[in-house]
Amino acid sequence: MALGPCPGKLAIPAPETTRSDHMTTTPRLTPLRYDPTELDRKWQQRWAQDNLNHVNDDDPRPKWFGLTMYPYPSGDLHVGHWYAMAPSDAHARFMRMKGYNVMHPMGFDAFGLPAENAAITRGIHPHTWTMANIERMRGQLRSMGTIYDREREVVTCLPEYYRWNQWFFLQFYKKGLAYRASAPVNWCPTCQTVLANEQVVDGKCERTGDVVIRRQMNQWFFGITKYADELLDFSNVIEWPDRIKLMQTNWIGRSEGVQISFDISDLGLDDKELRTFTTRIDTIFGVTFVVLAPEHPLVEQLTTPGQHDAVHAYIQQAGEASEIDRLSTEREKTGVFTGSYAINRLNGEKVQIWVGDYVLASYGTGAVMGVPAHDQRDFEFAKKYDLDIRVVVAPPAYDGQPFTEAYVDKGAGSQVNSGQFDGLPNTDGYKAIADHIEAQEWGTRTITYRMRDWLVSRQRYWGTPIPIVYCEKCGTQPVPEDQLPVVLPEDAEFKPTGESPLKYNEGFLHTTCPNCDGPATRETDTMDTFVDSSWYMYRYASPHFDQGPFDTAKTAQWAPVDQYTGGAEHAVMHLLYARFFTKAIRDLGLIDFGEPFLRLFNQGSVIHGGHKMSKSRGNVIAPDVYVNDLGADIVRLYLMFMGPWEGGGDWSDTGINGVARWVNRAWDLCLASTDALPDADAASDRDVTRLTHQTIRRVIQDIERFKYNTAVSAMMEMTNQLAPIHEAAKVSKGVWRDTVSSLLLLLAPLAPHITEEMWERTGHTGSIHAQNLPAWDESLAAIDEATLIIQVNGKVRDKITVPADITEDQAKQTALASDKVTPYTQGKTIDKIVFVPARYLISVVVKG
RNA sequence: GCCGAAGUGGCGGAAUGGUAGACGCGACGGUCUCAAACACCGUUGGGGGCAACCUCAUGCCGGUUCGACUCCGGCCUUCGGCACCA
Repeated sequence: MALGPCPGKLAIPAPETTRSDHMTTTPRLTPLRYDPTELDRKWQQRWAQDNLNHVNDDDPRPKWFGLTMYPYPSGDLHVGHWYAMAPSDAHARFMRMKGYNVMHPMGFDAFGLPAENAAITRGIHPHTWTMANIERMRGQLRSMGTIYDREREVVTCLPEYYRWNQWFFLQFYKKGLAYRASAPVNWCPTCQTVLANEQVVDGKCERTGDVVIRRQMNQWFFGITKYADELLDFSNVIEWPDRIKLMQTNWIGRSEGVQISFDISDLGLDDKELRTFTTRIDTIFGVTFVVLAPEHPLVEQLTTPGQHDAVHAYIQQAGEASEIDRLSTEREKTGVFTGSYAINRLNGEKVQIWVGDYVLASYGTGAVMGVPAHDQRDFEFAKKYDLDIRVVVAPPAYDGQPFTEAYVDKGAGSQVNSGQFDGLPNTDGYKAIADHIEAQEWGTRTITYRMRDWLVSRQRYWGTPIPIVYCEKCGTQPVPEDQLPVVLPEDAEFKPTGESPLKYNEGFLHTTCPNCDGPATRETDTMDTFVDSSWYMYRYASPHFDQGPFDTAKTAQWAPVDQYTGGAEHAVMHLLYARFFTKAIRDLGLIDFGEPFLRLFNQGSVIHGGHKMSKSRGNVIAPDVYVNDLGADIVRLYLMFMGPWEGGGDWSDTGINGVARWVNRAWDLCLASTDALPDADAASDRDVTRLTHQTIRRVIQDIERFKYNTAVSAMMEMTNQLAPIHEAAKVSKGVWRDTVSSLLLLLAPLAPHITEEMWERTGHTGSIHAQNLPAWDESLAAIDEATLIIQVNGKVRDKITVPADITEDQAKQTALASDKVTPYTQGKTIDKIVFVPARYLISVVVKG
């Protein structure tokens, strides 16, 4: 899972034209009061020495498992990674200071396409390339000052990890949850190889420019649709964004309908009927044709000799269109007649069987009944090919005229031209027709999902080998568990076509059958990397366990994940696969819960120069130069201050200076001498205390909601107000010490290094990160004066300072007495007066 | 195309249906300096007014409400995903 932009494309040089105004040279950065490099180094070393970030399983405090999506080791940690990791690190630190035993680990999603591309273009072995990248990124992760416990790192391309992918595969296989079936792949005829979607540009091979065709291959699937209904149920998560739940719900796409068969027995084929799925069985009498997907298994047999050439040409053409294009409602609906007919059993009519690419083989039965009067796609299709359009659901007050578009409303119309069902209201018609069909055994009510089973086969090298052996005698044989892992061979020849070296690795390919000991060949496909990321969270509890995928006792102690954060681009696939895996693992008896992530938060992405950062655009910001000059804390703080984490933010070289200036001011203020301050009873003590408690409240509430930007603002406002008070010595020593301590504690999760330094310099012992957050006291945070806002007909007319405990009557009297208000009320009738106590707002409504 | 989001000053953004523009950047004016940098002080949405203040303004068009950036309906634009990038 790449966090942020890590394009896996073969290196494409950045077009010169896009390197424009936003490509600044070395930015001018604010000089700091301290040496950030030295300070970062000092504390990172100290924390390592003291093992401050070691996570202890036996810690008596309540556990908190905070997880950030692990990155793909693309080579360098860039600002996009920091944007994902720094705020989540701050949250984990925040939870630790709230009294939890926090596990906030990090690992690497180390299998994937870019490593193979590096092998092809640069001749580096994927393993070498990946491990070197991981080593470099480990150092960069340390430079952020994160609390990752390095003993808990997970690296998915190591056999100690991926053998458990294989183990899961075998368990799924035993349960029938892993199975082999035919599915299309992108095929480049020139390269003679399978292409990833990413390698297909405008329907052409990225490398050769040849038109990519879809080709059927036998591939492995996981039966995620068996869990479709449970995946629609979000009642066991605590806090997930509604939009993610909605996207997953729509992705799963449950629809209730009827599977209805058309009679093709007079054609003399093995299949006597043609099955279709419809959600509108009430329109069955309006069927004037049937359309099959070009990939439908019966197309070949149904095509008459006279139509053979036309159908074949059409299928070839359809093989070049992408699924997104085929589903477009704007695209012209095309098709070709097979020459055969099917019988609609409800009225005995013969209807033409067509092939059309707006029907997908992967949805429903791969065949649809064409009801042009009541489905817009069918309507367009019928218009184009001059097929009958028969109204069977009359809209209310229907005048009998031909439709100019399909009438698709459900429920309002009534059945016509529908035999014995004529005159029934549409909804009753649906029930009656469905009952009739079930009674006649022509079809059944059924549920179809848009979601398909998970295709896990990849025709690639750099992935987990699928633990299956093919024996001529015994057929498909799972590799016995005691022979795991099936190790990815290191000797591999990478051809410039991108073809998987596994197919030609004799030592890997040839093996013996685990059943009969005869000669056999291994499956050479590897697994989708989403398999790795579907259960990695459970591995962190026991990352080096070798008796199973994880130590079930440890996982029971830590899992499920309390807070998961990562990019919204994973809203559906990764998160759905991980939910499926969790339920499947639960059914294997390894865990006793069904949801992997109790709370979910998706951050936005960092924009620079108006675009998401990407290597190909040439607008990537390397954090290293900023870290060197300003230190990790200021980069962390700026990323959090830039904008709401959820919405992403716009990187600005000057903007980071604003945070640097504030850190300078805060540094001066917190370390300023207190000699000139009175010992007690200073004029502003109450104000300072109130400000402190208000700020504690704001910051804690903001961080709980991941609103780091306003949390930082609140602390900026606090120092802005404190500076003149300290300058004028209007605060006493004790109150000042408390306020500085509170500020440092609040800032510590966000800026761990400088707060640790200031904590030490202000005379505290022990790490600031081992402290608890300050608590606020509502009575100390309370105001004693408020501004009463007075509106007349919704427009603000006056603002008056009043005591905080003003009553409603007093507020109303004050409002009506205001000489800014009377001109608007004079000679008019006061309709009503609204008082909003929480807002100190009076709204006077006048008439006339 | 489908699914999901987002549009507020010159810029990043703030605002449980209740003072629109907090906080910060930039810009302008000033202090300090031989000069600059740093720092500090002040101004900074548009229009009108000497001023008090008035008025317009949260992508566009409508609606609900005493009151709408916020809720509802319809558009426009941008972004994320669409099953083999991760």
